[in-house]
Parts: sequence; structure tokens; C-alpha cells
Amino acid sequence: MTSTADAPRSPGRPRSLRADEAIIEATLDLLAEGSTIEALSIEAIATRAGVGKATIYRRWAGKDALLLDALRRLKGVLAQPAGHSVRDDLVLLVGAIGKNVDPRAAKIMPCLAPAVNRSADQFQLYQNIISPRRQLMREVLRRGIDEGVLRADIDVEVTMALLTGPMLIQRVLQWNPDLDEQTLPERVVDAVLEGIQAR
Amino acid sequence: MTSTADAPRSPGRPRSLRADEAIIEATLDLLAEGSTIEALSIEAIATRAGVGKATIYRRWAGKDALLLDALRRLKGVLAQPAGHSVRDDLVLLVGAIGKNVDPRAAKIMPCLAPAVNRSADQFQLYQNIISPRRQLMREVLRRGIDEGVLRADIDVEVTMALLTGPMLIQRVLQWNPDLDEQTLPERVVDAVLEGIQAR
DNA sequence: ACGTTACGAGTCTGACCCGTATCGTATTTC
DNA sequence: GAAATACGATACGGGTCAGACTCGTAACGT
Repeated sequence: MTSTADAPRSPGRPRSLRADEAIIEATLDLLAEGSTIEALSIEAIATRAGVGKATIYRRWAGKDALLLDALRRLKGVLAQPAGHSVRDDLVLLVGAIGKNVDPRAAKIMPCLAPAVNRSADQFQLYQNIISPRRQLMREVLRRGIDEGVLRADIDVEVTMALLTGPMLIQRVLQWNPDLDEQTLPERVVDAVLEGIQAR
Repeated sequence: MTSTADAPRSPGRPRSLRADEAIIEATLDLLAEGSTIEALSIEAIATRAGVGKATIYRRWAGKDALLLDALRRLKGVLAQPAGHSVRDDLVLLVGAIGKNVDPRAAKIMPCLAPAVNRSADQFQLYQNIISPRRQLMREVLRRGIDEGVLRADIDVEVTMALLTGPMLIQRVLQWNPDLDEQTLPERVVDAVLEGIQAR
């Protein structure tokens, strides 16, 4: 959506790539600093980026379009499971939940929760981001079943929720301040693997 | 914070209880209809409640104070586990997650996620609401350990996250649209009890 | 009856914001 | 060098909102 020029040749001054960058960065910075999505104003972004408002409107139709591009920048690379031990792969994937390359992401993510449930567009964007990660975990679980490490009768989708949920509520909602986030992935995976029932 | 009169005796016209009620209800209605917390204006609340703005400012210092009172109203009664089967009690508690007496609660809850992480006050309010529920689940788990139904070496806090997380991400974030919310509590509890590992 | 306080409705000032337009200037192609 | 397009800055009309204020009225105590 941005101005990546594959246009044949345009006369006149070309758009500044630095302005593109500055606008996106300013948007993410402001969000990470505590501004909520709707409190975020184009004016504030322009000021922060050292850019005129017109420069923003020349590139994006409005706040939504800009946010879409800005948030796209946030989604980190997918974790790549090693493929040896199912248990270790799951620990890796669970540990990667809510952990993006950009440190600002952690602050921004909780803000998206409301938007996600109120706008179909944003819900779609959200699903686009998480569904490849779900797929990754799904494959590891299937592999575990094939290898006989996991029971064949488990519900894969429920199991994914089982693994993802605890990590997500902790990282996004700070559900239980006393839980140690560092060791949580390991403990979650092991607990789900072994169950809690006496036997 | 409201005007519940335990003041000795005040001269003049007493505050209208109906106004209190109408204001709170209007606030919750507007939130449930899709307004976000910060898009919510005192003016809109006053209009909706059929009340003058001054009547609101007479009772609350500002939007935050009003919201605090309004949201307090939302938190439903605690589910009361029967105390017979640990498994059934857990299903009950897990099923009660995010299910409040007020149907508006489901729509409003996701909006709180961002607020919770940005304001210490609201984080405290949030913890106040969920910590008694956590305690309830903790007791059931401890009972299970005492009765020998659950393993003695489980980490109770992690186990609670295990049970709560999947339900919460589903109800609040609609994490996986394909998961059936009705049967989820049962399936989560059983999966956590039995584990997914082949044996 | 009278003072006190609350009521709904409305007004007013000062913010802030959106999205557009218009400056003078800078950078590119032809 | 001329036309075209970009730039940052700023001004604009139109809008919403917070809070404090003012009405005339209503409900309470003494």
C-alpha cells in the first residue's frame, strides 16, 4: 500500500522514503507509549514524525489504513521448530506467543483486543496474523500423534487452546502477576503433556 | 462512592436514586452497544440516561470514577462449586469464566484489556474482580490433591492458568472461531486432567 | 412558609481533532 | 530552465467534548 515505486517513471519530486519510515515509527512509538488506538491522532503522529499532515494523507486514506500498515510491521518472524523433540518444539512455540521482534509489540498488543471484536476488518487482520502460528503448532501436534508421542484421540484444536491460552492471558492480560513468565512455557507444556490427574 | 446516604440528615431535596440507576445503566448500555471506553462521553451518558450533565458531575469526579462504579455493577455472583466431584467443580468454574449475570458483560470485557495494563488503578480493580474467582479454583484444586484425585506435585498456580487461559482467550479474544464454546469447559478440564501424552 | 438542595435542560469557553487547502521551498524528469 | 510533484508548515471550517455555569422547577426538612 505504501509508495514502493514500481510506477513506470513519474515526473516531479519522488516521495521521501524517510518520511514513510518516520510516520510508521512515530505511530508505533505513540502506541507503545500508552496511547490507545482511537486516542491516536493524525496530528500527533505528524508532529512526532516531524512531518506535515498532508504528507500522511498523501499516502494513506486515513487512520485505519495507516494503522494497518504500521501493525503489519510489528508481526515478527515465525518461530521455526527444530523438528526433533515434540516437547521442545512445543516449548519453543508456546514461548514465542506474544513475543515479537519489536519490543513495542508487547505494549501494543493488548490494545488490539477491543478492536478485534468490534470490527470485522480488524478481526480478519488479527486472524491473518495468528493463523499461520496456529498452523505451525497444529503440525507439531500432528507429528506427535504420528510418532506415537501423543495420544491419537486428542482434540488438536482444544489442545492448541490449552497450550496457547495460559501464555496469552499472562502476556497480554497479566492474569496472575505472581506467575513467572520465563519458565511458564516449559511448565505449561509439561503439565499439558502429563496431565494433572493422579494415576 | 455513590450517594448511598448514611449521612446523618441532610436538608434539601435528596438525590434521586433513579438518577443513579439510570446513569449507571446508560453507561453499561452504551459500552455494550460498542462504544469504547474512551469514546464514551459524559454528554452521551447524560442524554441516554435522560439526565443533566450536572447530575453526573454532582456524583462522580469524572468519567473514570463513574466507570469504576459502573463496572463494579457488572461483576456477577461467584459460581458456587458443589463440592462433590473435583472434575465437575472445575467444569463449573471454567464454564463460569467470562460468563457474568449481566449479558452486557461479555461485550464490555474485551474493552478492559488495554486499560488494565496502562493504569495501576484499573489493574487493581481487575485483580479485585478475578482474585476471588482464582481463590475458588485454588481451593478446588487443593481439595483434589488432598483427596488424592490430583497429583500432589502439580503447580496449583500453573494449573489454574491452564484451566483459565483457553476459556478466556476464547471468550474475550475469540481466539479460534471454530472452537465450540459450549462444550469447551468440559473438554478443557478433561484434557488437563488426563494429559495428552501417550502412555 | 421558607431555606436548602437536587433536578433536567441548556449555555458557554477552551480544548482538541479531522480533512482540505494553500503557502514558499526542494527535488526530480524532460 | 520549465513543468511536475514532493516537502514542512500553517490556516481553515466543521465537529465533538469537558466542565463550569445558569435557568426555572421539584422535593425535602423545620
